[in-house]
Amino acid sequence: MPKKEDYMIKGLSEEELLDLADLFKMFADSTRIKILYDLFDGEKNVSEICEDIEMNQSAVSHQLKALKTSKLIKSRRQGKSVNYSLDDDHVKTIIAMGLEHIEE
Amino acid sequence: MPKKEDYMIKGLSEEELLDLADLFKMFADSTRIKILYDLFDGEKNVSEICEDIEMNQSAVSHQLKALKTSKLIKSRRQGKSVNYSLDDDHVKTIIAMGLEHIEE
DNA sequence: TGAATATATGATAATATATTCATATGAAAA
DNA sequence: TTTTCATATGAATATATTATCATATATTCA
Repeated sequence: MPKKEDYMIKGLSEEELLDLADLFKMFADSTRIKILYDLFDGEKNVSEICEDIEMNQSAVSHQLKALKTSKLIKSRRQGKSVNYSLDDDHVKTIIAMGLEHIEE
Repeated sequence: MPKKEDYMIKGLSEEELLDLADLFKMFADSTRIKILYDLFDGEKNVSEICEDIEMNQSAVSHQLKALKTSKLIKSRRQGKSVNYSLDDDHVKTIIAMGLEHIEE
């Protein structure tokens, strides 16, 4: 809900625009794209993701946290490991649109 | 076309993933989002865009160039001014998906 | 309880990015 | 052809971002 005093551009408040940019920042890094894309086929734990995308555990954990904060993925602990999965139906669509664009 | 020796993650080459991230970088800045969103209702020249989004001409021009390089917008000179417009059908979809996500 | 495994996190350093300022280019009008 | 208006661009600064390293936390198992 935008505040009345907000600068607005055609119905979108400054805050919404910043949120939107922040959301797309999550897709704007190849490590995070790899993680999201890796999760297309379902839940995976941190170690699996690290192997799949060939990045070290710390870097992956940092990015998983960012993605989770942005509510694009969710986590579920299972014993020693933590499983991550996509948490938004739009993720696949957004990436699919991006792919269509670059394939042109 | 991914090269055989490329590292691939489920059918996407490293290069494609980098291109994808670069594409989303275009949406990852509020100035550029404002510009794209401003162009939703059609062609506008640089001055109009500057007024609409309340940013100075130089900053806008720099970002217009980035957006054009990424093939998200196109330009057309008309006399002294230059008109910009969206150049990709996916832009609206991508932003729409982003908006749906943040409105949740 | 202590060791081993899996994941998270804080600090840092390297890199990337955006805005600003000054100026250049291009087109039209006087 | 000089001036004016519109846009583009290069350089510099300020800020943001990412990977790495070291270490902390959490869970299981011996």
